[in-house]
Amino acid sequence: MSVYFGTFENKVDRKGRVSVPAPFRQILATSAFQGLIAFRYHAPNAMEACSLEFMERLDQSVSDFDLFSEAHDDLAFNIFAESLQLPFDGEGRVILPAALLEITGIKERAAFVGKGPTFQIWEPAALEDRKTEARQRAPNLTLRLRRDEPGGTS
Amino acid sequence: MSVYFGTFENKVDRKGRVSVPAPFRQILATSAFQGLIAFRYHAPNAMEACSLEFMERLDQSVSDFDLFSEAHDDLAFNIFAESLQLPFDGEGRVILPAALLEITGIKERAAFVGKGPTFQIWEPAALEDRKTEARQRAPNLTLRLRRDEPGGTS
DNA sequence: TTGACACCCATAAAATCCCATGATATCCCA
DNA sequence: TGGGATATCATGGGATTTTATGGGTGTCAA
Repeated sequence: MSVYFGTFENKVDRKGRVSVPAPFRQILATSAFQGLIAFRYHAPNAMEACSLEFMERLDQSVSDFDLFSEAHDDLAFNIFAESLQLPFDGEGRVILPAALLEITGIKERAAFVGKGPTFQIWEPAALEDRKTEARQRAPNLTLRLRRDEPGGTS
Repeated sequence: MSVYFGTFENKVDRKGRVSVPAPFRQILATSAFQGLIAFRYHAPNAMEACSLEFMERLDQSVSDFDLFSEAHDDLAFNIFAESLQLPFDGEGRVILPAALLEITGIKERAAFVGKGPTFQIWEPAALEDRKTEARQRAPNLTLRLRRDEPGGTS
């Protein structure tokens, strides 16, 4: 069981801590590092999150690009240079560093959204906007799914 | 046997629990995760349900797209972000989260309807309307069915 | 000496476990 | 084949645990 599902919204307390949703914690519990890695990717105002092990897999994929190529350089900057290692406290919370707050715009509440092999951390209102956007493009996407899953769901 | 059949209507108790119909549970019992995954699909006021493994198959289809590509991102948002992981209790019940109640309009009773590889969860009256609609379109559908099942069992 | 942070404990709400019940359905054996 | 014995199922509710959240305290380092 290693797929991140669903959306959870939790409060950021005055110390800057948030509970990572229990289902996500259970997946991360199998990792050697008790915590999560947050990094920036396509979304301009969200951070991607995963286990340390997934990060290592990403590293290997990145290495498939020629070292010192522009693509490699860009990927390395995007993924590794600004990544954050956030350890759990005893209750499964993490402290959201200033850099993460700034990127996401998170103030009072943080939304965690499962995306399969990873999940993301958003400011709740911004996430809603993104979801609406994704939903509007849904019709094309479901067509592709049907092709991939002939015994599909309809 | 892995095909979901028939319609079952069960009560939602005051804790928000419903029994998943025993025949459906027997199919889900082969899954590693004891419970079901509910997600939104075409029907605007129903939720699709399946096993974790079925969901992982979807995940693999998604993974065929480049990780972090726009298409992958949209798919992940539509499929995983809004999906719910509902574990069974010892008696084979699940609690229906607020999000599911809102989407389906379920209050007192929930209807489970088998649809082959998956099943759906409806508010009983809404399901009746949908069935009536389907019945009106039946003549065209039976033609197709005969072609697919020449020596059919009916 | 003042934050920042790890570690500890407290609490209310919610989820989960556990046991009980009546109603069907299924089995089994005379 | 009939009918009592036995399982299964949907449902209910109390007890226990988990979860999200809040806050205190000691430590270490600038």
